[in-house]
Amino acid sequence: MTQPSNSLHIENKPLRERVLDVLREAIVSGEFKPGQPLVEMDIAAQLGISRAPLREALQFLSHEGLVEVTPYRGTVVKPLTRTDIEELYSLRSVLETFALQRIIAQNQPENVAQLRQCYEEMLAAAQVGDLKLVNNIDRQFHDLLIDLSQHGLLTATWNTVSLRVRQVMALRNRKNRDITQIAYNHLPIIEAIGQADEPLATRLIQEHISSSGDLIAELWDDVPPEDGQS
Amino acid sequence: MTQPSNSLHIENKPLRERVLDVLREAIVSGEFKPGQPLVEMDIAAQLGISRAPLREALQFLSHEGLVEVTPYRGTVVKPLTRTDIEELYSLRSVLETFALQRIIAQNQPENVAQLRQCYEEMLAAAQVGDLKLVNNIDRQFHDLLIDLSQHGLLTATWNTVSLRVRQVMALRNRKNRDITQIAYNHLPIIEAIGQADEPLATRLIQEHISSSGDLIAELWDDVPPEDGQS
DNA sequence: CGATTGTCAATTGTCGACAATCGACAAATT
DNA sequence: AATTTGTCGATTGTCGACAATTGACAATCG
Repeated sequence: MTQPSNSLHIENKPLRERVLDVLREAIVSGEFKPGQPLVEMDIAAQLGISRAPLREALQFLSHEGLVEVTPYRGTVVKPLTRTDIEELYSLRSVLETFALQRIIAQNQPENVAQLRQCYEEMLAAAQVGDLKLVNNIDRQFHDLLIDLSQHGLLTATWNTVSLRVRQVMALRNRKNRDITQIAYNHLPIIEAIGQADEPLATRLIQEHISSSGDLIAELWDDVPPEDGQS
Repeated sequence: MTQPSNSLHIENKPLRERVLDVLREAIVSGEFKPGQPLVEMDIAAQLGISRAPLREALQFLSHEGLVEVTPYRGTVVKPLTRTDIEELYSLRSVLETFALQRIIAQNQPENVAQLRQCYEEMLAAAQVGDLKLVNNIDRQFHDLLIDLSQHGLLTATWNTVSLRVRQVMALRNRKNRDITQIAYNHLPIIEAIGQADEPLATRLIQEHISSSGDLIAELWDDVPPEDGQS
């Protein structure tokens, strides 16, 4: 996340990590649907690798909560229940609130500037109507919030939560109302941080997150996509 | 954690999980010191198994933050810096506060009763002077707090944090002051929950945790045990 | 002598093959 | 016919061997 961007560097990650990236992206993007079984032999053949690194990647994914491994039974993409989503967003709210409080405590104008710049980009994208870009920047915004908190363990925890949030957002049928409104919603939070008004910032971020979380959870069909067999 | 305790059940976990338990216990108990390298061949030979399940167990541990895997370089027990400890306890405080708020929101007397019972046992152990037992029950108390919050994702997050807390407690030279005082400290928290006094309970739990965290962090020698090579 | 380059041992990464386990279905027994 | 028992195919779990990569040290060159 804080790559020094040293130019001239070829990727030589172990196979398991590249496999991990591919599978994670497939799940988080919704390409692999919740409940879908992941048969090791098939995937290994499909990727043209052996099962060893694949298995290690699957272990990783199970720790990230994206898949469920049942010994001797197999691996499936973890089903997403409504309760899961509620838990996801409630914990997310807690983590972001914590990050926000730390940022305010640091009281560094540079931080606010970064957040504000992120906001500007989001607004610009919204005004052009680029929904996908808005969502990406929105994600960047919240990642940045965590990153600025300077808390490694929080960041690590956030990363696993964030993945599943992405998955949820990829799977729901986007009820995207006013796109620019999405961007506008972030401004008060930034301002509250800038004024070091912790109670206000806390209230705003919690409303911001839980409102979107509730919206998604309410509309969630449990067990929505019976996989294409039946 | 919520085992139905069906009698008559032989353990048939995959090898990797048994290995995982063994290694985790070794690290968390302080038997494996931070920074200590974990050479796959050696450990596999020592356990009389092949490297495949061992590697999968090591992957697990790296996700739990107990070891650090560097590709092609090897695995070491993750060093514990003072910053790590501060982060650990601050996040712990956040998580427990969240759990506590949820418990209060549930408003079920049964929960308070369970906590109180846990407290009674701790007090009894303290009065007998059984430090080890007090620590175990203390851990149970905080696990129970999380468990009662009825939040699966929180519980999962807690478990990884909790492991490292155990590790820290195993590694420090116990400055155990008044043992009974440790037990007494928990009572006000329980009472605050019983009276649904959220602000008070929140304040108490945060003081409870951060005080012990600060105490440990202050006394922490960074890079303490140069392994016996020099 | 300092810096660069080549070589090597140690360790991890990957593979293919074999063993163990599970659920489901068939067969047998009452 | 219902229940138990046996068998089977599919899939995961484990193993041992081989390939790839790293850092350290030695050899070479200026």
